[in-house]
This record gives sequence, C-alpha cells and structure tokens, in this order.
Amino acid sequence: MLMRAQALYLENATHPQARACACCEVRRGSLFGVLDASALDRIRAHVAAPQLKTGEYVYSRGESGGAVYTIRVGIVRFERTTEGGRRRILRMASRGDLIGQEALLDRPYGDDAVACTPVELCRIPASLVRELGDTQSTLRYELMNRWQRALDEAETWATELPAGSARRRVLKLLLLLARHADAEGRMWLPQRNEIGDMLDMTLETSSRQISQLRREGLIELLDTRQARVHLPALQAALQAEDA
Amino acid sequence: MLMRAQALYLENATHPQARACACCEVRRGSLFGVLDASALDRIRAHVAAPQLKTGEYVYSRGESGGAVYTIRVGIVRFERTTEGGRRRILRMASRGDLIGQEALLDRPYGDDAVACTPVELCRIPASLVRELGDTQSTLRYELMNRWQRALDEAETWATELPAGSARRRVLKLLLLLARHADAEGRMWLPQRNEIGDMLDMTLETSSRQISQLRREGLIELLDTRQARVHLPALQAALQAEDA
DNA sequence: CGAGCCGTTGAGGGGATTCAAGCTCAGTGG
DNA sequence: CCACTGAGCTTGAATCCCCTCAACGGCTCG
Repeated sequence: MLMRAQALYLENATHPQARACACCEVRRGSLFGVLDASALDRIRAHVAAPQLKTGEYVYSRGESGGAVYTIRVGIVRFERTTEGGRRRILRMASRGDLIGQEALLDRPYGDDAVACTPVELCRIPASLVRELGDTQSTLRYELMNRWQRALDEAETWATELPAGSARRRVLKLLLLLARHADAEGRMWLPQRNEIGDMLDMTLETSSRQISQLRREGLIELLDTRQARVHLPALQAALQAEDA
Repeated sequence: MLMRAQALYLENATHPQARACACCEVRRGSLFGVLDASALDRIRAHVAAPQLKTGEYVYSRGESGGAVYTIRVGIVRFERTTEGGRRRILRMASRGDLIGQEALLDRPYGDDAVACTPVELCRIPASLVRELGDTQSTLRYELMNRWQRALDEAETWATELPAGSARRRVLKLLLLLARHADAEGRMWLPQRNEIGDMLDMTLETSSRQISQLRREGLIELLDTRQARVHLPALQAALQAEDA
C-alpha cells in the first residue's frame, strides 16, 4: 500500500524501450517472445521498465491498474489479507513470468504483488495486449498458457504447502523456492515471519525449523536473505517425513 | 481412477443435443451463452451430455482428455495427491462452471475432478472451442474470464481455508460451501474425512467441530450429506474467532 | 444378521503456540 | 568512538489445541 511502482528506469536516453525489448534476456520464453519483429516495433513505445526495491508493491488487490507486467529480474510474491487481518502468501513469480493478467479483463488486481528482492519489470498496457491478441493467434495461445501456468502454480502451493508438520512444510517450501535459485545455487530465503505467513505458523516455529535444518547441514545460510540448500538431502528428509 | 465418464445420456433420441443446448437452463452465463444461434448450431452435434454418480471421476490428473466440460447440475471437487500420498481437495465447481480448460492447450488435466453429488455435464471437444475461438472474439474473452475465475477461486481457497484454528477453518469452509446452496437454502455437506482433506485435519477433529456447531445451533443437519446453515450466526462466530 | 462404512465421543500424548528473554547487527546521534 | 535504539532472529518454558488410538452406535447391504 505504502510504496508503489512509479519510477521509470530507462537504461538508455535515446532508445529506451528499444533496448529494453530487443536486448531483453528474458524475451525468449516470455509473453512477447512469440511476436515477430514488426509487432515488437509497435509495442516498444508503450512498454515501460520500472524498477522496484525490496518490499515495494507492483500493485495491490482491488486496484485497477490497466497493465500487465513481465518480470525481468527478481522475485515477486502474491499475497492476500484475510478478513481477520492475517496475511497469507499465495505463490511466487520470477524471471519470465507474466503477472497481473486480470487487467486484460478490465478487472481489478486480485492480489497484492510485492517485490521480495530488487525487481525489474516490463509494464505493458492491457489495451495493447488485447489489441495484439485480436490479430496474433500465437499471442492468444501464449496468454492462455500463462493463465494456466499461474493456476497450476497456485494449486501446487495449495497442495503441497499447508499439509503436515511444521518440519514437512518448511522442507516443501525450501524445495519450491529452490526452483527460483540463481546459477550459483543461491536462493532467496524469506524472513521468518514471511515463512510464517506462507505456511501458517508462528515466526518462532519457522525460526526453530530453519535453525534445526541448518544444524543438520541441510541448508547453509549465506546472507540473512540468501541460502544454499542441499537438494538431495532435502528431498531425503522430506521423504522421511512423509513416511 | 476407477470409474470414468463414459455413458452418454441423451434426453431425446432424435435431437439429443438440440435439447441439451437449446433448453439448457445454464446456457445464459455459461461458456457458450455468448454465442449466437448459428454458432450454436455448429456445436450441437459435437457436444455430449454425460451423467455421473457421486464419487465418479470426470477426469483425472495426467490424463489427456481433449475436452472441456461445463457443469449443468451438481458439484465437482478438484483434488490432488501429494507425493507423500495424502489427498488434498483444492476447490469446488458447480452449475455454470467450466472445468478442464487445460485441454484447450493440449495439456493433460492438472487435477482429479470428482463428482461430489450426482452430476450432469456438457462435454465439449477442445478442438471445437479452439476453432470457434479463432473467429468469435466474445468467446475468447469469455474463455479468459473463466480462467481468471478458476484462478481466483483457487486463491480464495488457499487464502481462507488453511489458516487458523480448526473451528475457524470449518466455519470458513461452511461459508464457502454455502455459496453453492440451492434455492431452499440446503447445501451439500462433505463427509467428515473429505472435510479433513480440505482443511488438513483428521476426520475426528472435523466431526467434533461439526457436532459442536450443530449443538450451538449454527448448522442443521438434514440428510447425511445435506445441511442448512444460519449465515449471519456463522459469520458472527467467524468474526468472534478472528478477533 | 453379521459385515463394513461412517459418524461420534473419550482419554492421553505430542507438537505448535504463547509468552518471554536475550542475541546480533545496522543505523543514529551524542 | 560508542552508547542507544529498534528490527530481526534465536532459544527456553509452560500451556493448549489437535492428533492418535480406541471404543461404540447407527445405518446400509449383501
């Protein structure tokens, strides 16, 4: 609610979007990766490339932003607040993901989208996507794919995370987060109270669990927010827990 | 896995689908409600109207069915099984809902879809929907709407249900299920072990909670599978719980 | 009428919460 | 330079809620 994406970072003063799109490392595999060069030309002028710091909001629930975003760098979490006032973290998105698709239907955003790390985005007006969708069938197909991917991710979180003991849930979460790890195997580690909001436990419990896993050598804390995990050991521990 | 939708119930031997579509009470507000008469004509011959009994599978996870379904009568639940072998119920669908949309992307179904009550469906081949989508922009828009609705429903379940005490979770579930109630205010009540799989608790705990709510007069058990709830009292109890 | 499923209820134990204290560390200002 | 502060993390002790194990009753069906 407090901080919102406003600042528009442009890498190059003369041809800002040309650089942002043409050189984009995530274009392949991203929403507009399916477009040809002429279509890409049309969109460049309308796409902004905001940058957010940790904790800033991409958008919040109920807001009618009129734009979708692709994530170029960083990790974004989706959260909602229950009527009782408790925060729940529903799923994560990272590089290459499309978020805020509700805007294509002229609906207000359904979740709060918050930067977990410094984040670089592409902001694409919803009207532009709709317009392109009318002529480009590949874009339509890709859009439906994105929707299904989001649904799948949400259901995976809903299936795997809320069930079982605190230890099991933490292990599962670490495995899901490890999918967003960088090339050196470092992964983003949430704060203890964030873990609590993801797994419906108190911050004390999540702290105890993380500390325990650290003592067992399954996870190595680098920075406060970064860790390296031993995947095979983690999976073994999870299986032992499920048995 | 065991029982699958195969039987093709036709209400009328001469013009089966003509009746199924033209007379369909849920057409307004359903996927093909946006189509005009000529488009409706084209689809009639390809749409089947299977009926399922309680507990039968519409489809199961991993299966490549090549069709989407709209629900005409009844309630369907989506479930997945964790790697540890525990069943999790993720969300519900009822009259007017579109399910199995993954098929439009040539993907296998992502969940098991199981009849909670006797169910009547329309089975629509994915190729037919894709074909119509290429020419009918209203259908495309409606499809995206359905996708977003499914995502929203999944996130609502994920937000509201797994958090808090057993009592709070049961209250929340009853409120969500009450949205599928019929005109007389009767709602479908899951078995105790189904409630357990929805809320991650044992069947004993869910039984205790339901019994307690019955004693408090917040819920009235009619049939074994049917109940009438007192919405205002339920909401008050929930607020008291959240406070 | 016995078998089996489903729901209910009780007793006991264990794991998570609650309440509380102390720790590290970064930022601030005397 | 260093005390001061506050945020985030860790750990301990006591309580409580839910799970586990168990027994029993109603109901349907073979």
